[in-house]
Amino acid sequence: MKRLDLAFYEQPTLDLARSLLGQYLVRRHPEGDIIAKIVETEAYLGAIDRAAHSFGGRRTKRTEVMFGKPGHVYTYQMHTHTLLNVVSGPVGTPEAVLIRAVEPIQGHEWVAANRPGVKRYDQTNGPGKLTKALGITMDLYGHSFQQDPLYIVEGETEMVIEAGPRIGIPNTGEARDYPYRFFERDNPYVSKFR
DNA sequence: GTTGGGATGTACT
DNA sequence: GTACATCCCAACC
Repeated sequence: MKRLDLAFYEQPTLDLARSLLGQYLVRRHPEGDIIAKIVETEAYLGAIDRAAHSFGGRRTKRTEVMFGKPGHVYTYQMHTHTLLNVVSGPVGTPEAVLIRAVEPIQGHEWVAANRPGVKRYDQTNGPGKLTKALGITMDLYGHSFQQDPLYIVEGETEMVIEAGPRIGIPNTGEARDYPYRFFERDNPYVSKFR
């Protein structure tokens, strides 16, 4: 399996959000890797996007990695959960793609171990759920998506993609309705609401 | 040093 | 449908 190269991550953010669908996220695990297909993403267009953490060029310890090179990990904490993003845009342009849902392809036993008592489709059909299922924590903040223990390889490209408004960002003016959410049609691992 | 808020998930009624 | 867990971190003393 071929790891995605830098040129892939250098695409415009909306293109990257679409292109990431179908690719395989690989999480190294001591007893066998977890491989999961990306089936839902959301684009956050940095300085011009009121819904983005980096809106207005806001540069803090939390958003710092978004200002760096594309293809790196932006993790942040949401209440009791960690959310996983792919940094995009050139250096100085704080954009990112949130990974909202994945479909486990390999390593189901380790996914199940990380999500005890949770039924199959509920294991990874949400941004906080998938990070728990794959054992992704704040430790990976700033990590490269081209290296162990978390990287992305070429997966599937033949899929039907739909777009719609992003989830969970009320009170952000017209940015609330931008169709920056992308997902694979009819995939049962896509988070359901709206 | 302290306060408050959030790109969520789960349990409960 | 509502409640709340419990964490990073920004903003302000």
